[in-house]
Amino acid sequence: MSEHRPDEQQVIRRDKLAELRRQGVDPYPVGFRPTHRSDQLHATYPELEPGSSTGLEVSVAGRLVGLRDMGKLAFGVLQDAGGRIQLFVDRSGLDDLYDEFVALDLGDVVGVSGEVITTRKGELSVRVGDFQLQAKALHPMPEKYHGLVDTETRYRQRYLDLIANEDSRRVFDIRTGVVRSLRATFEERGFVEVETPMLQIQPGGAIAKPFVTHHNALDLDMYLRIAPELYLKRLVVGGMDKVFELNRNFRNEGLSPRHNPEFTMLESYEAYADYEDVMELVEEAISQAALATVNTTSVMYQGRDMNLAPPYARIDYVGSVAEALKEDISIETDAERLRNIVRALGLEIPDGGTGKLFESLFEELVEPKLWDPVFVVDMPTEISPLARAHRSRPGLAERFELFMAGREIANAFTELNDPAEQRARFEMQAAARASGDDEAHPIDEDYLLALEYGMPPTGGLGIGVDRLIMVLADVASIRDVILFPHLRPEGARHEMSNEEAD
RNA sequence: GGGUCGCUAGCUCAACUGGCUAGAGCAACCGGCUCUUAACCGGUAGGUUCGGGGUUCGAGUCCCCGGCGACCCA
Repeated sequence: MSEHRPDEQQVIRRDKLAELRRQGVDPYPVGFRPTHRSDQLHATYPELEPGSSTGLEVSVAGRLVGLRDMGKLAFGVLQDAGGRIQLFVDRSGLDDLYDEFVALDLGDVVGVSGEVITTRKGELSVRVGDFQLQAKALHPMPEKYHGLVDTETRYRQRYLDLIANEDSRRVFDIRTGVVRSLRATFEERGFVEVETPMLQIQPGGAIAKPFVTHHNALDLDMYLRIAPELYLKRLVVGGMDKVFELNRNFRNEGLSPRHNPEFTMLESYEAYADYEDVMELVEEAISQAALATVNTTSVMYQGRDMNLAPPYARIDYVGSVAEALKEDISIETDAERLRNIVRALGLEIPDGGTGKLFESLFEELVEPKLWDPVFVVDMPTEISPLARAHRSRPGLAERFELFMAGREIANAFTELNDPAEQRARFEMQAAARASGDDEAHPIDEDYLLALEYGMPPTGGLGIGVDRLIMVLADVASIRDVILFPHLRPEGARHEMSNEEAD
């Protein structure tokens, strides 16, 4: 866009760049070494008297985001990775350097050396003794007071969002902190982090549509993984008793404020644990992530208090539906009676049995009302093809989902490790698939073979990391916690019209 | 996929029910100012009003097609 339509401001800046080069100034030099970051200076001198001199000579580097020229005195604002620091420039003793400094454009990256002082008004500043342009900015920065508001530009040119909007930097700091905290929690508990295939011959481990790609040398269609689950459990078979993976999954579904086609999931598997143990693990992982990033377990999400301190409440999956309906129903209830209830609510009747029907009812009646973290436990086996049957409740699986703010944040179960039963479950899924359910889980013979070698009883877990970050950062859209969320390409129209022209 | 809303200067926003040369702040340019911090003061320049078509004496505004985004629904 800008290449073939430079606006006036770009022309002026390109001319300035040419002029600098003509004067022998390298607008993109190397070698400047900052000694301090702005936040270190603020931390070192939290309360200096106005008009102080520290005698400390420092070098700082960053983007010039403010410049107030008073003729013989100028103030700049430098923004670096630690925040902002004022630059104080006094013409006396500088002369040419002063003129060069005030000729800088907002957005230019500069390195500055000088003494740390406070101004008469008490603002901590670096008194510019020398400076060097580090990189010339050829485009004007977003508006300095309102920042960058346009959502589309914020996502497409995230760097501008990060430069202009402190809140965006805050959100991604939280993201970094959550990921670091999650790793720490699992590592402290003796889990080892592994990486399993993202390119898979057969996608599995979740109920979702995959992306298809193609391996040229093998002339083979492959799939981007929808979950790492089946590979991680192969590792448990192999004797890696505690494993986790924290990385991207890909699901070929629509874009929404809660869905991005690639998203980050943490999955863990622990041998000789069951879903009760996993609940405790989840409570620690989430509460620790909150403490590590927002320093509290009492958070505010979208204007409403939320308590992340363990232990989290538990409700029964089927029982919560019965309670919401005030009907005497259970997993044993006749499917036709449940269909009538679903129909009476005006909902679409799902294919399948009581499990699918409860799933519809739960999503409609219970899910939206959940706010504080709550474990919803013992889900129907029909909708849990990889989970072990409950040890004492027929028709149900030892599985839970954790909900926060009406959204599923985690999904976990005691893993099904009986290869014969797993085969039977896969075959039921295959039957559903044959009758039109294209999201049903395919049969994975290679995984069954692994189970036949014997997988210890195992507690497995998946945490939707982006959604957890949304809660802790208090943002409403998943796009605000993903640095580069997927958008339609801007040029789509042109490419299509070109193809049509051919 | 459907519905609603939006797209105006580099950025943030105006422009009534269709009516004068599409305005303002920031940014930019020229000038002034030795303690500013959304600095201030004077002046100047900057527009494919998302794209295309239509209605009209006249379209940023109304209609149709398309693009992109946000939200809601599926």
